[in-house]
Amino acid sequence: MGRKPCCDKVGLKRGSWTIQEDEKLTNFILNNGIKCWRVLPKLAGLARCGKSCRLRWMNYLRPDLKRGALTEAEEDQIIQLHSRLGNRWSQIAAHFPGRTDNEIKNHWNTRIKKKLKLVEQSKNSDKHVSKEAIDSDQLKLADDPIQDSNSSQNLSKSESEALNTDQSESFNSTIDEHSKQEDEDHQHWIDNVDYLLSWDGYTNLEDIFPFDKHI
DNA sequence: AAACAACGCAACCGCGGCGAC
DNA sequence: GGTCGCCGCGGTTGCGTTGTT
Repeated sequence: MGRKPCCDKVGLKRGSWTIQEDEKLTNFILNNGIKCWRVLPKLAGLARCGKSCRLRWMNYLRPDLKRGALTEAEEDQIIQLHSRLGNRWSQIAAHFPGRTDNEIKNHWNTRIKKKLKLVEQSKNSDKHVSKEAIDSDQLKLADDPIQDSNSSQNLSKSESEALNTDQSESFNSTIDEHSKQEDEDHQHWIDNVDYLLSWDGYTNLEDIFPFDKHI
């Protein structure tokens, strides 16, 4: 049936993007918008596959991207959202204008995950320690900006389970009820965000972003 | 100063959903 | 209705940078 393959990858460049490629892609999208990623690189004069172009634009070149490290508040919010949404990075990223799913995913995998691991390790090594001790001092990490967010309520389901095996059932059920209500409220919010961030919004970029064409 | 390890980010890969044919 | 391709997503890898010995 009748569609052309996405890209045969023959003669296509891979690896890091050059400044010239970035300029070509940015200028093309700003002048023409995004209609079809498959044909875009050809029209823009790039020896890349559409997938690669899309990734570069979404994660690096988009003018509305927020640069710089994530703030503590953002980190806290990521942990909370992850506890509800799991590894749905695109949905989590939708709550952070200017942040990409890749950025958040990387942040989670490189930093937050590590902190949670440390929490779990400290828990395993101190199994004999009382629950009170775990809830207070044992969970605190040195220089940890998100220590307040490391409570079981803010961890993913599996992580919460791992951390809470020693804790009471009633405690968990209270959390479940609470987060159930939050889930409903949140889903409504997410639905609206998804609508606002639909691809139609990117086809007329110049109408949305007030920036110069020569980035 | 060199070698090695750890870290963090950018990019790639493979899969699933959805729509076109 | 079935097949195929595009798009988007999440997992993973590669590599440059930074820190440590």
